[in-house]
Amino acid sequence: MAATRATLVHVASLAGVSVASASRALNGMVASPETVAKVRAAAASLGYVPDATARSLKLGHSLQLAFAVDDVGNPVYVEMMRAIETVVSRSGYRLLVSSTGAGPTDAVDLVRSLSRGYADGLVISPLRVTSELVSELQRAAVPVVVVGSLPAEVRLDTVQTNSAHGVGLAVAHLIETGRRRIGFVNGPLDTTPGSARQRGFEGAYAAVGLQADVHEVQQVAKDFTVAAGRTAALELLDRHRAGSGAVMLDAIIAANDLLAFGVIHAVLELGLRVPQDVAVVGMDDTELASVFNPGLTSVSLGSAARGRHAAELLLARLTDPQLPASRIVVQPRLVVRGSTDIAATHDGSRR
Amino acid sequence: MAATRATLVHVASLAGVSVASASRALNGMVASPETVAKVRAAAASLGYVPDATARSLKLGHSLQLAFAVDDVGNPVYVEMMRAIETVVSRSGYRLLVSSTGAGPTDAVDLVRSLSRGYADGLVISPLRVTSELVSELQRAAVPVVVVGSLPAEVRLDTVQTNSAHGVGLAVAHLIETGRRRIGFVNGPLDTTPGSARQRGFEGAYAAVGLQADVHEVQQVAKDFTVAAGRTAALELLDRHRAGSGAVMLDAIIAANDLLAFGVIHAVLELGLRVPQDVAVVGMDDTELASVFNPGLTSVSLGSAARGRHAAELLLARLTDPQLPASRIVVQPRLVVRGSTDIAATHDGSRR
DNA sequence: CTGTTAGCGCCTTCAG
DNA sequence: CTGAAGGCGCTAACAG
Repeated sequence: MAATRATLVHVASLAGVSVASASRALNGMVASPETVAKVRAAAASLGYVPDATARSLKLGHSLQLAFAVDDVGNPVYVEMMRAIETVVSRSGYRLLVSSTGAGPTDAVDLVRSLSRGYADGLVISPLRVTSELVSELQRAAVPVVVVGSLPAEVRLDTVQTNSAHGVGLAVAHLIETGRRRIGFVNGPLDTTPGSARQRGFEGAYAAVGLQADVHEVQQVAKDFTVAAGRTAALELLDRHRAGSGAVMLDAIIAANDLLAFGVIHAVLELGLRVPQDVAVVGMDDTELASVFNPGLTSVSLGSAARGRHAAELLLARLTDPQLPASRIVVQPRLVVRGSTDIAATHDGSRR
Repeated sequence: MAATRATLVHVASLAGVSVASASRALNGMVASPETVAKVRAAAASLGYVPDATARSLKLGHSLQLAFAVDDVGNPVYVEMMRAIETVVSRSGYRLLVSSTGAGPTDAVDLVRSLSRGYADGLVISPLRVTSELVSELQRAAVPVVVVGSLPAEVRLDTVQTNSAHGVGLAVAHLIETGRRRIGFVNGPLDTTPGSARQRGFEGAYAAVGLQADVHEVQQVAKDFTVAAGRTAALELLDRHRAGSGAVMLDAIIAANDLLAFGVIHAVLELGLRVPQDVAVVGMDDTELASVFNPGLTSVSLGSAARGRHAAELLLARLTDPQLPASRIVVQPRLVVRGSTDIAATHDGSRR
């Protein structure tokens, strides 16, 4: 219908007032009741929608915040996003989510364009932290909070978790429950989580004094997805098949829950049982972990808590840009379910 | 560093040229090599980032498109989003995702603010279609494509699926495999998918001439989540317990995969087997369906295809606003896995 | 090739 | 309480 979108000028002229009065009437500033009525009527009949671009150019802010993530397909980011949304919406901000897909150039690109005008602030959780990305984040025209690790010298608000320690919790749990031949399916090593978890695994492996060559029991998946987890697990298990010289694994730790689901699938495909033949531990403790069959033992990295902290940090900096950069660390926590403990199947509710 | 963000005027004056030249140099328009060099250097030393707001106010477009969903937590929307992203990024657009369900942000509200300035176009997949939303969509200042059903008289580009027929496929499959006491766990009936699937279920139920009262075998979950599916299934199965007068169910159809995962969880909790005691069918055929244990038989509603079509429709309308409104229908397709067919467990059914 | 000028649509002093 | 005018930062005509 509206062949040409109506502007405030049109509304004002149709209402027979000046644009200033129209603006005031629409925004609830001082104006006589009859002016308000006329302007409202004119706006309605024209289907007037204020131009957000012009508005924020004038006002200097957009009341929008952005959350940039490499893979929205990962439930962990959904949980984080929900937490962020909850916090920022309380302060009147709208949250925009932007998936940068893969590739560090995309993230840089995104930060550059998003960081001036479209959003008043940014929470970013990058899989890969390149020096280019870091310098882009530092020069961003709006406040940025990073969820994840950054080089120590970078002075930016960050929220992180100790995922290396998280892997340690998983190893300790498996050792306690009698496993000794523990494999590890990781995500790409050039990602921040991938490298941290590798450090954690190798550290824990050495600490408990396991026999096998630590490199023999690791397998790197091509990304952090279910399909990649399945493929990696099949390769890893194949290397450890009876008769291949290496010992069969009795447990596998996956770098996140999606990989773990793929791992379980692979184990079952091979006709092995979980947890009796191979125990499996995931990381992130996403919602599906408790519903999967068997329930997935997982290391919670507090994704909701990290999201909440990140949002609060961003809001704080928005109100006071002079604040010193802060770093919040959320500690991991192990949640035991059926994939490592047969008695825990179905949360013990089986009768 | 940049206490006060640099603007083009600053860059120009530092480079000793006019703002026009600075703009041209930065945007790759005609300019002498030395001007380009001076401007580039000035911009770099000032950490200049162009203001996207001003830019799009001037240009009249933002090169951004938006995708609005009620629940990003649902994997079906993630698949849709990926498909949309793939298409629009090829045309140089960036995709912004906005979740309207998580917070108090209303879909109407979102459309209003997003539809003018922040994005050049919008793909929306609303769970509930109110008349207010429809009129808002019609008056939106930018092209809108709706994924889902709309009142017939509304002239808007839409992409939909025949989910009622999809439920029919599920019922037919269960009948074929010998089930006769089929239950249905639906989502809220005031949602578009909920009402369509209910129609589909009742129609199919009548068509195959099942005995029981169709209302007796239905249960409405409070939303489309795993937890709600579990709760609803427990209630439904409780009503059909041996000795309660009603017959025990031998199959349950869930209105989407998340509900189905909850249903399976509930069935197993009760000590029943899937599919031997109770077969379960989901809808959407999300990625996790093939990995779940047992594999989830699911009705594919072509979410990726719908996303792709929606994006293409939007791009087409962007280049030619005069196009007549089109309606694309994607047909459902049944994918059989272990949750209804014991022989299909862990076979090659994963794509 | 470069500088000057005129807005994009809106909000907000500043007079009346 | 209202109208006129200036300008947010940028780009696209126009002259030079």
